[in-house]
Amino acid sequence: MAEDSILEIFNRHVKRNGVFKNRDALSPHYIPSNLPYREEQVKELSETVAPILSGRKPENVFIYGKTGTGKTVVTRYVLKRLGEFAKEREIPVNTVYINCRIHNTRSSVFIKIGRELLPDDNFLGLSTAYIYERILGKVREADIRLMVVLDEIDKLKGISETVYALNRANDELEKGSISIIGISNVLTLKDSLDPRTKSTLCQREMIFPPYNAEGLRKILEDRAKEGFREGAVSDGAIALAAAYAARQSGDARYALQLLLRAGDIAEEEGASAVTEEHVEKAKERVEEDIILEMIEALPEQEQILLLAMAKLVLAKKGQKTLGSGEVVITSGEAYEAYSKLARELGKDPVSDRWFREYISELAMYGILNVVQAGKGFRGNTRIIKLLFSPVKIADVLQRVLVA
DNA sequence: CCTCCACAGGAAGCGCAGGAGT
DNA sequence: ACTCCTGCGCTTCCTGTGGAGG
Repeated sequence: MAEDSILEIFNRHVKRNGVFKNRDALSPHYIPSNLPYREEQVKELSETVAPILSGRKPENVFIYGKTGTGKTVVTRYVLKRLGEFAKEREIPVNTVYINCRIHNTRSSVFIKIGRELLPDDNFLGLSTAYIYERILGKVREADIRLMVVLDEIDKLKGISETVYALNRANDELEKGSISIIGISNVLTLKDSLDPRTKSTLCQREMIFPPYNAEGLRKILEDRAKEGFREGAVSDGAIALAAAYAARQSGDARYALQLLLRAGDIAEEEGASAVTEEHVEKAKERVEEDIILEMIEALPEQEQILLLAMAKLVLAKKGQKTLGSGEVVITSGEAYEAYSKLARELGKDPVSDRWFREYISELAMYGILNVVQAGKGFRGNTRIIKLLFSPVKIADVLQRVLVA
């Protein structure tokens, strides 16, 4: 790496004459000031939660729709507005947003609520029942109307117990209330709930349809206005990103990511505006992002396997000073590397038989490629290839597995 | 040509967690 | 609250395959 190229990178960031004005506006966590093509849903959810302002307990809501249909952003938007409204008029409304992928047990949900309501208390190591009582005590004492959002509720272990406990609180409270908003993209979740939980959680239901290309375009236009500098993104680029995302089952998150990455690429190239070409290039990077995200969510053993593979590929590449590229890894070598790494990490490696099952699974996901070795190798030996940059895979997994 | 090797993948069984039934 | 059952992740054991090496 030449000194000059480093300077060039740093300089680009100093100049800050890039295409972005506010890059965060393209992030999936950003809550925009208006939500095109979701006016109906905003209205319906507002109607549902509004009774809280006159002291009545809102119905519980169950929201579902595919990824990138605006479930989370609509919910956060409405609750944000609700909170602001209530604060101005000094109505004791509290909202707690919980992502169940992170807080995936009943106790961790309660701890999260407890922390929100009683920020000075330390809830670690206390029993769930105690935390529950503390929450109830606070709600009663301050006459709080609490709204709990359980996002990705399908990831929550013990949905029934959690929902039941939160809902039961209302019977024990003479003042204050607790309502639940459940969000999921698993369409079959409702059927797998027991009838009691189902009727509690689904007092009201909302379905979010996917966006069409037109809707996606409007979303991107709005966000581009906030996120990019004036004229730094062409109409063609937006239309193309919208079209790709529409094909991706109307996923707005995908559309935004595409535009964000296109912007990154434009800045890297020192371009003054984002073009269709940038979007084209961004597609690959976004797909890579998605794969890396998926790898992060994989079971630990499969992550160890992939990390071992990535390290092996890198080691072999370094060793092979002579060109000819082609790094070949047989399943035997892979298993050896994997079991060694697993032991280093203090984990028991699985048997070679099960290792082969992992390999086929990862091949099915499209992360690995497996082919018959043929000449030069014995019997049915297969050679395994990583389909993605070993550097990036190693990078991500090193971080995940150490923690 | 025969044996060995290095692996693929089927079959059976085991321990465990979670749900159904009582 | 208890047993019973079932599915899942995994190990153990096994047979099959096809080139390597004598």
